[in-house]
Amino acid sequence: MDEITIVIADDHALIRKGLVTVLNEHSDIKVIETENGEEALKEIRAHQPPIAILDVEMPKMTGFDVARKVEKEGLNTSIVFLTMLNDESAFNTAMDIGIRGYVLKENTVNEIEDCVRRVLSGKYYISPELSDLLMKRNAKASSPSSDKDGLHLLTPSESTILKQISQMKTSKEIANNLGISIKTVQNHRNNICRKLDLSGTHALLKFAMERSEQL
Amino acid sequence: MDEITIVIADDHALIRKGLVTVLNEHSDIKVIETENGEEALKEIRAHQPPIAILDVEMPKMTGFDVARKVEKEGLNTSIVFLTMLNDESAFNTAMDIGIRGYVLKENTVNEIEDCVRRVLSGKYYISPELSDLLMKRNAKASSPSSDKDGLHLLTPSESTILKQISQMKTSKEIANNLGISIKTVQNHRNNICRKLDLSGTHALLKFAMERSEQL
DNA sequence: TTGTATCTGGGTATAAGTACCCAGGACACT
DNA sequence: AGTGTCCTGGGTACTTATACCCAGATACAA
Repeated sequence: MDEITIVIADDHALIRKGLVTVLNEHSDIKVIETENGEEALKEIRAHQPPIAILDVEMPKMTGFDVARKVEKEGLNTSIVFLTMLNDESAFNTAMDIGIRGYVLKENTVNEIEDCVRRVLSGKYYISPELSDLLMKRNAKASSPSSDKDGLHLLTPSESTILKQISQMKTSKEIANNLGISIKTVQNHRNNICRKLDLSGTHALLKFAMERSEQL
Repeated sequence: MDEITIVIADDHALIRKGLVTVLNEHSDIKVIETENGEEALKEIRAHQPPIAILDVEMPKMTGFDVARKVEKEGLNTSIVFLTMLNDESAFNTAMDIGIRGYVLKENTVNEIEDCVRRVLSGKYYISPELSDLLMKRNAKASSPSSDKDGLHLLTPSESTILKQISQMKTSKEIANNLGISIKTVQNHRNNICRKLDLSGTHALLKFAMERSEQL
C-alpha cells in the first residue's frame, strides 16, 4: 500500500507527541509535525496530504483559518479538527467550512485511529459528544422553508423555466421542451434574474440549484 | 442518588449478559432484562424507565416496532438502538422515529456507558461510524456515490480545480485563488473533460456539482 | 377604451465555458 | 540522454449565459 502522509498541527508538544505515537503505530503513515497554523498551511500546500489534523486553538493561524484557506484553494486535503472545546457555534462553523472530522481531545487516543480511517475513506467522523449538535443542525437544515426571496413574483412561465434551469438544462433544451424560441427562454431568464436581483456569471443557475427542492 | 432503571432487550443471551455487566458497574443502575420486543414494551409500559436499550433485530416485535409504540403512547422513555447493521435507511427511519441513541454492537463495551450517560442528560449519542449518515441527512438527496468514474486519473491540480468548479466558481475566480492564469485553468478544465469523457454545455459543472460530496 | 401584465420573438454586446491547437520548463524514471 | 507526465501559458473557434434594447399579440381589469 502507498504511504500516507498526514500533517498534524498543535502548539502543545505533548499532544503532538501523543498523536505521532498513535499514528506511527501504522507503518504506512508518515507524519509531518507542525506547531502553528502557518506552518501547517505551508506543509499542506506543499504535500497536499489526504488528511490534516489541526488543533483549533493555535498561534499565528487558528485551525479555522487554515481550514478556510484549504477550502478556498480547493486543496485536496480533508481537515480534521482536534479541540478541547465542545462549543456549538464553533462546531457549526466547522461544518459549514466542510471539515470532515471533529474530535474532542479528551478521547483522542481511542478515537483518532477510527477517525483517520474513516476520513481516509471519504466519510465523516464526529465525536459522539457532538451528536446532539449534529442533530440540531440536522433539524435546522431540514425545516426552514422561509420564502424570503422573491420566488413569488415569478410568472408561471418563469417558474416553469426556472424549474428546468435547476435541472441544468440549457436554454436550447428548455426551448425545445416547451416548443418556443431560444430567444424567448433567454428573455425569461433575464427577467428572472432581474426579479430575483441576481447578477454575475451563472448566478441564476446557482440560485436554481440551491433551491431545486422548493421549485 | 435515585436508582435508575434501564430496560434492555436482546434475543442473544450473551449480549444481554455483557450489557448487564457493563451497566451493573454502576450500583445505582437497575437493569431489567427482556429477550424480545413484546416483553420489552410491557416492561417499558410498566416502569417507564428513562432509558431502554433495544436490539433492532428481535423476534415478536423489532426494536422499531417498540420504539414506534413508545413514541406513539408518549411514554417517558428514551430509546437507544443497539444493532449490528450499519444501514442507512434503517438509521434514517430510527432518526425519524426520534431515537436518542444509536450504537453499533461492534464497539458497545466502550461506548455504552457514554451513551447512557448522555441520553440520561437529554442528549443524543450516535456512534461515530454513523456520522456520515447523519451528515447525509441534512445534505440533500445523496447520489448512489458508486465511485466507478475516472476520478482517480485526475492529477492533483485537476482535482483541485474540479473541487472549485463544484463550488460554482468561475475560471477567473479559480485562477485568482490559485494565482495562475485563466488560460491554465481553462486548459485544466478541458483536460478534465477529456479524462472524464464529458462533452456538451456545462457538462463539467454538472458533473462537479453532482459529485461535490466526493471531492 | 386605456392600461397593465404576460408571452412571444428579434437585435446586440460582453463574459464565460467547451474544444481543439501549440510549446517551454520542471521533474521523475529508465 | 531520452521519455513521459504535469503544470504552465498562449492562440483560435464555437456555444451558451448574462444584460440590455426593442415590438407585436393576447388577455384581463379599471
